[in-house]
This record gives sequence, C-alpha cells and structure tokens, in this order.
Amino acid sequence: MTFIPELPDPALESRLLEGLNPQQREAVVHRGEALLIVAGAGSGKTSVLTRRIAHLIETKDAWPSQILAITFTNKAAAEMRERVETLIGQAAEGMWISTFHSACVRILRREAETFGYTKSFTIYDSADSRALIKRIIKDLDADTFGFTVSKVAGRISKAKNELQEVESYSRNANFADPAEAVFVEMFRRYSSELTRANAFDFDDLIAQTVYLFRAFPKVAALYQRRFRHILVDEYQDTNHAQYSLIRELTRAPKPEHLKGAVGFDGMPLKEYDRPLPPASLTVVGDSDQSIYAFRGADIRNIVEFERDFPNSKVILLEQNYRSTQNILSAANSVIANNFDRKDKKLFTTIGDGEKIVGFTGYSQHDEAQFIADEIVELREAGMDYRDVAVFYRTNAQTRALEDVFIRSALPYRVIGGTKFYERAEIKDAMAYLIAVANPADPLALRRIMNVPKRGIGPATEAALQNHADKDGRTLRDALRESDQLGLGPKVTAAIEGLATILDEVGATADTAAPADILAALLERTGFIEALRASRDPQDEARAENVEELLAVTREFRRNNPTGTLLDFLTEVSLVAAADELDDSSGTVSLMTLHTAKGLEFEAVFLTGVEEGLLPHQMSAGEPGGPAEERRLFYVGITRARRRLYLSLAMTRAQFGDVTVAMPSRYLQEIPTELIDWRQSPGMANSRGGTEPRALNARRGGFGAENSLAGSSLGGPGGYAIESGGPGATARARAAARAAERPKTEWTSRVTSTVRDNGDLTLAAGDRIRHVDFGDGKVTAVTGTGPKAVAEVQFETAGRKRLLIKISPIEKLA
DNA sequence: GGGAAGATGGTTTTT
DNA sequence: CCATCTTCCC
Repeated sequence: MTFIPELPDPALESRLLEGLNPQQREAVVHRGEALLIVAGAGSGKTSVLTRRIAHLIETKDAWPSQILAITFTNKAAAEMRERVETLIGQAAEGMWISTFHSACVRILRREAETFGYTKSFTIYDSADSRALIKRIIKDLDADTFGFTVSKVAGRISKAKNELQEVESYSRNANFADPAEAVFVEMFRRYSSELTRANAFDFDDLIAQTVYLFRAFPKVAALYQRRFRHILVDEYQDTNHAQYSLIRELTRAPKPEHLKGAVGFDGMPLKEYDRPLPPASLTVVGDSDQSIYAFRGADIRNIVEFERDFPNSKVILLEQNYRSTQNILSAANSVIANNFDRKDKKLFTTIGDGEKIVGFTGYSQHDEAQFIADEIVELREAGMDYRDVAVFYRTNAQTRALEDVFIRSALPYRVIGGTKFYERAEIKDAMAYLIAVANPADPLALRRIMNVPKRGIGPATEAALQNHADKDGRTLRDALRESDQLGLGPKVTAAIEGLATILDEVGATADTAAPADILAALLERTGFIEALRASRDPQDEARAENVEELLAVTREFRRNNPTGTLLDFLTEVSLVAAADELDDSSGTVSLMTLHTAKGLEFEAVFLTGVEEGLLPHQMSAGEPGGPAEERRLFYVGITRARRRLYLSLAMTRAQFGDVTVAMPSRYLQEIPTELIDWRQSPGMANSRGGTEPRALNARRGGFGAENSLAGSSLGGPGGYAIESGGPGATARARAAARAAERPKTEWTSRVTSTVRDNGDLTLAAGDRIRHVDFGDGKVTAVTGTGPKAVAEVQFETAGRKRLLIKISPIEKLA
C-alpha cells in the first residue's frame, strides 16, 4: 500500500481556527523558537493551547511523540488530552501531557539506575518529609535553636527549589552562626536519609531531573531530541528548578551526545552530523495570577521571558470570554493597585450582568447561613449545584461552612483540605504498600512495625535500627535477622512473622494487581480484623476507610489495566487538590483560593474578605506579601462567570476565642456602584457598636438569631462568657462525634458538634421550633431515614430546608 | 509494652 | 480550638 503524504487540509485548519479572535489565531499558528502568550483570566488560553497542539500535528510540524505539554494539575492535563483528542483523534496518544512532577517521575524512573537509584524509588509526600525532619530535629536537639519542623521543611524546600544541594548550600553558609551550622547538618542528614531510603521528596523530583540532565548530557540529549515542541501552562508559577528544567530541555542536543543513542522504542536512532535546532517553547501565563511565591514561584521567569529567549514572540490575550463586565471591572480595579505590573485590562462583549452581592455577617456562622440561603435561591432559579463554588483563604474556614451546609441539607464537597490519604489508618495501609514496593524505605517500615499491635515497641525498634546501622544494612534486613538480637521469643516471632509477610507479598510487587497486594497484606496481618475487634467506636469507621482504599486500588486497575503497585503509589502521591473535582457530581464545591486557580464557575462565593484573612496576617511581613494576596483576591474574582458574592464576618472565632474583624482593604478598591450590599460592614457595625447583644441581633426583616448551637460565641443571647467544664464538653463532643460519624462520603464529615434527633419524623403541617430561626410550619418532607429533609416556612426567618436528623429543632405539640 | 489522661504548642496558601 | 506529644499507671 502506498502512503501519500497529505497536505494540510484547509477545511480542517479552518476548523481549528474557527471562532478565534486575531490574537488567539496568531497564538495557534505562530512558529518559532519561543512564544509567550500573556493570557489574562478567562481569555480562552486552554482553547488556544489545545488548538495549537492540534495545529502542530495537523500541519505536520510535529509528530505527537514530539510534544511535551506541562500543566499545573493532573486534571488540567487530562482535560487537555481530551480536548486535543476531540480535535485530532487517536493521534493524541503519543504525546506527553502531564504536570511537572509526573513528567519528572517518568523520566527519573526510566533513568534511575544511571545515577544510583533503583526504579522502585518511592515519593515522600510532605507528611513523610515532616516525619523525617522531626526525627532529625530530635536527634540533634535542634529545637533549642528555635527550629520547628515547618521552618526546617520550608528552608530545605526553598533551597531545593533554587537548586541548592547540601554541598552548594554549605559553601555559602555562615558556620560561625551555630544555628546555621545545625541547619546544614539537618539538611545533610535529610538528604542522605532520603537517598538511603531510595526516595525522593516533591522538590527532588524536579531538582534531581535537572541534576540528571546536567550530569549526563547523553541522557539529556535523548529528551532534547525527542521533545521538539514544549508547551508550559501557568508559567507565572514556575520556580527556579522548573525553569531550569525547561532550559535544559530546550538546549540544542549535540550530535556527539546522540551517537549510538537508542530511542524510547529500543530502536537505534538516526545519527546527525549537524546540531539539531533547540526545541520550540511555548509558555502561557499571567503575572497577575502568580500566587505561589511561597513555594518558590518566581515571577521573573515570565517577566524576563523575552530577555531569556531572544528570538521570542509575545502575544497578548485580553478579551475575556468568561465573566460579566461588572465582575471584570471589579477585578481590573483591584489589580490596578499592584504597582510594577504591565497595565492590562480585561474586557468582554457580553454585557454588565448582575451586580456583585456583598454581605457582612455578625459571625462566621451568620456568613455561612447567608451563603447557604443564597445557594438555595440560585438553585430555585435554575442553577445546578455543581456550578456553584465557595472560596476561602484558609482551610480552617470550612468548619462553619460545613456546619451550616449540613444542616441546610446542601450537597457539597470540600476539594483538598484534609485528605483521605492523610488519615492515620490510610497512611498505615499505604505504608504497607510502600514497604512492599520499596524495601529500602525505613519510614514506611517503622510506621507499620507495630500496626496492628504485635508487641514491637520503641525499645525493640531501636534494637533493630542499631543492628541495621552496625553494618550499614537496611532496617528491613535487620527484620530478617531478628533472631540474632537476643530479644524475647514472643517479640522475635512477631518480627519474623512480619518479615515473612512483607517478603512473600513483596515477591509479587512488580506483577500483581495493587488491589491483590493490598488485600493479601491486610488479610495476612489481620489489619482490618484488629480494627473491627477494637473497642474504640471510631475504629469501625477506620476499617471502612481502609476498605474504601481497597476499592480505590481496584478502581485504579480498571483505569490502568497494566498499572503496577509503583504506578499506583506514584499516582496517589502526585494528586493535586483540584484533581478531586468531579464535574458530574452535582454538589457545591468548597476550596481554597489557591485550589481555585484555573477553574471557573457560574456563581462564586468569596468568603472571609477581612483584614488578617485576606490579606492574611502572615503575609504582612513578607516582601511582596500584600501584592500577592491581592492577586489571590483577583484570581478568586475572575473565576466567576455570572454571579459573584463577596462576604465577610464581623467576628471570627480563632484560636478558641472570638476576635473582631475589619473589612479587607481590597473591598475599598472596588468601585462602590458595582456592589449591592445586602448588609454592608457599616450596617453590621453600627449595631455592633451600640448593642451588646449584637452578635445575636435580629437582622433586618429576617429575625434570625445567629448563634448556632455548639458555635463558639458563648451561650444564647450572648451573656457574659461562661465556659462550663471544658473537659466535660470536649468529651461529650468527642462522644457525639463518634456516635454520629455519618456513613456518607468521607469528604463531608461533620466537624463540630452535631445534634442527633434520633428518629424524629415530621410531616407536612407539623409545627416546629428551631434554635436559630424560631417557630415555623413544615410545608413538605422529602427523602427518608437519616436523609429526610423538611422544608419549613418560618414565621420570621423565611423558608429553609433542614436535615431533620441533625437540625436544632423540636416538634411543637 | 499498652492505654488513658493531662500538657503543650501551633495554623497560609500546595505539588 | 485541635492534634500530637508526654506522662503516668497498669
């Protein structure tokens, strides 16, 4: 069969450019060494990027395998792949579309043996890193110098992001300062422990790849030759290490480094006698959306792009296709307060839209109640829950929101935050998997040594560790030789039992399905059994969580039929918060402003717009802090398509006591005519100033008392603070929590006091009394059992939906 | 070695 | 306010 090369299909090319404005079009078709697309929020950059990739393939300027596209989250990568697929079909398969971290893992696994690691290296997440650092601090008594785990972790991470290894770091260190000397020692130990454990931390994934390329030009040349077109999204949030990685990849591969090279398919590569041109680089970014300086993101990467890549072209995308003009005007005027930025104004042709809605609650519960009520109204006006998002600055703010949402029977999901994988029992089960996949890792082994209880305590552990250290073997080796330690027969048998299980299950680690490996481990160690047999009522829920993990591993294999245990562990450690977002879920999404980056929703609630929270207290001292906080606010505003709500609370319970909050300075940067204040800070404040009962005051027309049962605002009516037996309430609370523990999704877990009305049943026509809303009449009941929801018409507070089981209500005779 | 009760210290944002 | 660590007793 003869293959006739096709000319670019004009019909198809025009399809790729269809509906694009001239700048977007240019961004798709431009060819050259370097291209910077400055893409304002909502300017259609994803569309431009995907079409650019499709266009490169379509015009035969690139084979799919020559494309490397870097996104910020796995979800964005999956979305991009999908969209390219719908444009050009199967051809999308050979492309690398992934995050920085995933791409680096892929490279490091391929090349691990070149530089002293094995393919089975594991990845330390931040909790693992912290656990290791904690041990080191303790060993060195470094806390006497004021070192905390987070400080040390932060400094090490910062160094790595700037490509400073222990050696180069200590060369510039001031050893006259004892604290600094101790830090260097900690850094040194941390690094060598990681190496010994055959593990990388998050920052290593990038940094080590760069070192690999620099130390082994032949390896680098292979990738430089392969990736002819590199595209990087969210370029404003790249740090120095990531920038350097891109630099290494866009160097021209030298012919001598490619001599005798073998391609990724194992076939010898064609040799060149002339240098190949460097890969072409496309970056997309917006310096107004740079919000990751704290993790080393360097805004200069984008600002100085033109200087870095001399033959570059810059294209500006300013037309916004997402939001109404009112929302954009607010965003523009806020961000204009950041000096040293290139002036850029987003505009749209879709019209002004609704005004921004503002609300000031008396407390964070009041604020949350307002949000819940508004969401109900939006829903009644035809909006889907999944099109609504609630943003906040700190994860701690979810508490009040969850509290109120649960009682209002609003389906919601917290994106990120306390993750499933951070739960102790899940970490334990995962540690078993890691111990099996990477026998060199002592951290995982230590974690499971006595889980479930088998009588191996700190003393035994130390003995094992000593034995291992004596002749430089691993802790795992020591386990196998426990009979040489002269320990009691019971303990020795327990250790041997564990060693046997790990070794025997470990023999299948490369081939067996992750679910089978986990099931075998759980079965043979009696892990779940032990939880079920426990007297602690919470252990039943923990057992269920572990079974949930088992389901996750099965699901993984369904999606990746050839996925190994290592693949599973890699995927788990690299999930980003935003990856959890499920577009089809039909729930309201709650997330931090950071997680919100790159997403969009019909309606956005931006909460806690207060001084001290946004901008956050901690940012005040840092150079560039307030400006970055402003960008964060800007990012939040520009996520909204139609409706934007800005809310704050006058008082906020933090650190156990109530503090008075001031409206954020950023609110004053929005022209007043853009905001429709349902309750302005002034309105709330004047009451607060004159009435001691203000915290529970009736707000205009609604007659709602705002203190929810169990909230921290003192007793009903705001009497003088009277804290009755803190121990007693804490215990009662823990008991209530244990008893309740909803069997629903682990993400929607109840975080504060939950009332339980038992099997209280209501029917239309019943009269009830609610702690906050007063008396009302049930107009309808939907759902059954614990999920029954009553719709209630209150005399003064309006219509509400309440989850009968847990609402603070009583039935009136 | 195990467990429960008190003490302590620490919270921005995340791959 | 919360989680984690320490201490004490079995």
